[in-house]
Amino acid sequence: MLSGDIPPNQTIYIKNLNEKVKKEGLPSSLSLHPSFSSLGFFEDIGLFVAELKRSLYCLFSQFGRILDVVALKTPKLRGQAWVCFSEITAASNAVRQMQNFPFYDKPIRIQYAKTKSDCIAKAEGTFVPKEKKRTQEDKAEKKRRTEEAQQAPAANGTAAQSNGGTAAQYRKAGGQEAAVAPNNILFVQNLPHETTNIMLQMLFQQYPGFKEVRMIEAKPGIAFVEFEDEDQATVAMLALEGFKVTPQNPMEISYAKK
DNA sequence: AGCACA
Repeated sequence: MLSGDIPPNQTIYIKNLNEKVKKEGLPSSLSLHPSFSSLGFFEDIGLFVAELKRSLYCLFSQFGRILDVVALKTPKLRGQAWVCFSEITAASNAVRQMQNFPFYDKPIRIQYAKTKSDCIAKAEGTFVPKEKKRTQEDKAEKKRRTEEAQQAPAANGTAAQSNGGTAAQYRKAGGQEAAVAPNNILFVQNLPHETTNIMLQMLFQQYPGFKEVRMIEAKPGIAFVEFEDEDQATVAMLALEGFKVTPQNPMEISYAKK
């Protein structure tokens, strides 16, 4: 059966994620390049949960503001993830448009989540911690109904604050928080100031459609990387998002604003 | 296939 039997939810449930993803090894000639070794360039390129979450964040930001990304590596939950949006419409668009999107070589399957995410409940002020959930179930239900009228206005304010905070975890330092449409130009942040144009070329040119790297003298730490088209830019973004130029400098990649 | 919130 299709996912049609699950009612719309702000959170999407993603499955069929590649469970044994390792980031592409870089050409071995790169590791001999003196300018890289000084920066600890090849720290660790395995795809850990944090990187998976960052990749999902990058990929799904185009649909709207993301409040949280949940991914666990436990046997029962690996290969799955949840992406919580601030708007149901964003989730709906993501479910439709990203169905079967090839993500790390596997087509992802997307449905609405079956239940409300904790981050949403917290924003609404209806969150009940795990242990208390069973015993307080019906009690909380009544309480919710009676408080609904008064809580509603306050809950909006809480949600707005919480949105900013959570998004900031993923995209700090004034990056884009709302939807940023896919673009053939990528915006790269959090680079060490010593990063050169050549270094970035060597990283990005391994992906098809690469055109050029642009850096701005007056603005160290960022770069623009242009590809032939959006799809090729997306592949490179997902492959290199979180790549540690130094241990302190995981690359933060998003689509450039148009 | 698998619906959690470390």
